[in-house]
Amino acid sequence: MNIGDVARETGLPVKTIRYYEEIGLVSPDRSGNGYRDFDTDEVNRLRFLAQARHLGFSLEECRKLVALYGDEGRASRDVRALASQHLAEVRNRIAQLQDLERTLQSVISECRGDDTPHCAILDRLSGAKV
Amino acid sequence: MNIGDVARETGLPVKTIRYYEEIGLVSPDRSGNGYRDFDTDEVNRLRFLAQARHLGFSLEECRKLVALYGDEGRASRDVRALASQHLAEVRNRIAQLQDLERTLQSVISECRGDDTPHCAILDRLSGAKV
DNA sequence: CTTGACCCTCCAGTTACTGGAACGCCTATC
DNA sequence: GATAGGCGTTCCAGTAACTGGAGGGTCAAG
Repeated sequence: MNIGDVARETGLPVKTIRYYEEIGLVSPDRSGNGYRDFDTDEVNRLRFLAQARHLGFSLEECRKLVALYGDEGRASRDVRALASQHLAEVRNRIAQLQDLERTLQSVISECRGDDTPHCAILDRLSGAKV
Repeated sequence: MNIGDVARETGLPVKTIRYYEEIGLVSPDRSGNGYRDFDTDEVNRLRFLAQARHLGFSLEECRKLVALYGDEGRASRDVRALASQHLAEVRNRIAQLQDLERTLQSVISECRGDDTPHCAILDRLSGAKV
């Protein structure tokens, strides 16, 4: 299977697939003309990667997940641990962003937003006392 | 004022301050020995930048904010527009992450997490029907 | 035999820094 | 005056995960 077909199959851009090969996440064969030739296993691997990325796993986490995926002797505990850690990071990030949201909301609400130069947002950014 | 003192004053790392100079966000004088010499205005500018970054504005947004900060004839409307757009992006990002959180939570809850190899997380990633 | 859609490699750019090497300057102490 | 440390300087490389583009080869159809 050529790379363009694989891209259509997996939803991954051609460039991304080539990049994944470059960093060793997939290793397609080559046909006589030098074109990459993906077999079913490689395509499944890429599908798996696309899903994992979609769930926000980093490429390094994806690398571990792919390894577990291919390891028949794995313990599901290890997969769960990885995913749980990722979930914890996502929750942290959400909490941070919610803090940010509140602060922004408050700062914006103080600004008149008209054509005069005085602006509470700039005041806050410059460290002026409220 | 030397760069180290400015770093202590603003909370920004020395490297970051040099980087901000490189991309034209500040332009300190130089003293005879080649050291950067920051006056009060430049230090305030950096304090402003630190605050804006803390609120999650990108450096390009910061550049605009600094310009508005220094423009006596600005309209607070413009500042507010920038901040509102940023807030909208933050809210979008939160919504995305919350989606992610739900999905991860659901997928993790299906995994036994013991020492057997069968794992619902891997099943989901490989696109197996549930 | 040419056209257009593929494919290839290599290089540069993105964001916002961070680390390190290799070097100069300044002050204090011996 | 030599030396040690703690400053400062520049320049280069690396991070994450691609993305865009140049310059070129391949293949099937008409």
